[in-house]
Amino acid sequence: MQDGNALAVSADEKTTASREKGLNRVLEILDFLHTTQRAIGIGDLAKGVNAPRSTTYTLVRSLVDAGLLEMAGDGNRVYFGKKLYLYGMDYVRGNDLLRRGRQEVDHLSRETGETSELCMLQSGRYTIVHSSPGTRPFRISSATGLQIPLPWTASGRLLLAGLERAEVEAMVSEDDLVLPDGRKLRLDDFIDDIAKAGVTGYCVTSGLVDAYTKCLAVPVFSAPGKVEATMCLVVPIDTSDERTGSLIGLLRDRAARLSIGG
Amino acid sequence: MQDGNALAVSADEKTTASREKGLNRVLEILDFLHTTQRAIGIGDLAKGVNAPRSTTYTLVRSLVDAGLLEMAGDGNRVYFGKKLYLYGMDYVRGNDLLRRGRQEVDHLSRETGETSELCMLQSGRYTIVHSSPGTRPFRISSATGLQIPLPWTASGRLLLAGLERAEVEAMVSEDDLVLPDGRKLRLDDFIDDIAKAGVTGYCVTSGLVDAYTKCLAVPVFSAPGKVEATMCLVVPIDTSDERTGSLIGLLRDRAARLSIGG
DNA sequence: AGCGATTGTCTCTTACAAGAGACGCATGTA
DNA sequence: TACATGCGTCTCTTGTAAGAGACAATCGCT
Repeated sequence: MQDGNALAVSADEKTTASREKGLNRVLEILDFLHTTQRAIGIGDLAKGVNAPRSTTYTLVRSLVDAGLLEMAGDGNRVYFGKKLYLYGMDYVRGNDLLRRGRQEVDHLSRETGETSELCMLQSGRYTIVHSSPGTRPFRISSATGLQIPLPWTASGRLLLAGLERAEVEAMVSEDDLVLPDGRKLRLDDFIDDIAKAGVTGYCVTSGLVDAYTKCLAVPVFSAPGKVEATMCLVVPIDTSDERTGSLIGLLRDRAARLSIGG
Repeated sequence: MQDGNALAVSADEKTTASREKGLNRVLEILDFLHTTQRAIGIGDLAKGVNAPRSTTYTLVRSLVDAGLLEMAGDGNRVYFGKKLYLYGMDYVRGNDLLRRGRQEVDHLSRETGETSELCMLQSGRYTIVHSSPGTRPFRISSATGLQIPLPWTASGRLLLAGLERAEVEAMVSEDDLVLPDGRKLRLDDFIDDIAKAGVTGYCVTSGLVDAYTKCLAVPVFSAPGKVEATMCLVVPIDTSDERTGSLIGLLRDRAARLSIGG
């Protein structure tokens, strides 16, 4: 195989051409359901993950039998099953940080009235692990489990603190640097932001994902220097500097409680 | 011992003798982690699910890469990963009954001070899907996701309402009829209980799982006649009939809210 | 040091699962 | 009625993943 020709490589990031391992198919199925966020017919599922129909039927049957998936009400659609819920709860139980982080986030949003979130890296992607909506009439919704490009967020800048430049580059694609409104961030600026955020111990971004909000984030440490998660507040972009400052203070206080040897 | 030829067969109800499909191995791994409820070394995991070491290593690697499992802190143990948590949250979001049931259970335990639980059938087994501890000093602990033989519980009697005798027999093994203290229930009695519970619309069991508690359960319907879940309260066995009655009234009221066309 | 147990990686073989595709049965719609 | 489309099941072939086992590295124990 010659690596000289970039064409062949770029054409197929998704070459499920030949025989694919069953387990991989399953992982694709789960990811696909996670993105659709709703029950889906098996035929469509097969199309969605680009797998043969017969294979998909067999795999889905296994998964349904195992309880990882369930047939949805009408009868021929599938979605996540109870067992995944149970495993998820096991994860929470075994994970102090997540358990306490969830509580802290809920508490924080009640206390401040702002939307509050707990964020983590999930296989190299920024993920909202838990969020609690604020009490504002126009609320900024952002679903749990949503995956957003790292450069779009304040948390992203904190989560990458301490990484080598090469590692950051590996995690951030060209597309990730393009904001929803079309503006393009420079990679160097992003890396500078990461360094700055690492020093100051918090990060604020304004009007990145949308024009109406800013995002205040602080790191949560699992070991000295190791950023395991971030807590953040999503507030209206016209929030006064004074209030912004006091909110950041509050955040840092709460994050410190969660951190281990921060 | 019996005659020689039965030896080979009777020895292993778990004949993972020959080649096993990778997906099945994975499902066993997940189930195993669910029962251990803690991170475990890969070697031990291989022993635990009775799989070859080399296979286990490859599978675990896939699962860790996919985020379904995570390496635990020390480095060579694995447990459930973030992705399973996210999938679990997806399940909750897509499942009105569970979402509202959880709230109701939390509310109920705060209101009554008793331990409250939401239970469902999970691939033919009784499962505590969510539980909220009461405020009593000696609290009856029962972990979420715990699987208990159906005949041991009040909920079990309600969940099987409307099933044919044969179906019930298929779901209940001989062992399931033996209580923790060694007493043995008669299958016929259990089936009678199920019928009775179906008619009265609630079920109370006393001193079945242990000698100190009784369990009050009511059905939650997903369609007329179809029991999807149960809500139950675990109370001290000496709770007065009067209080028991009023608690059941409360339960029925709340379960009715959850039910659809019950 | 010596010894046994465990851990992570690697190679090679062959049993078997992934996949192509046909089939019958429901739909819908001209 | 004929035709198209989608569903669920089944059969057969072959590419390949599960597994046996060897290997070096590391740990714990005397």
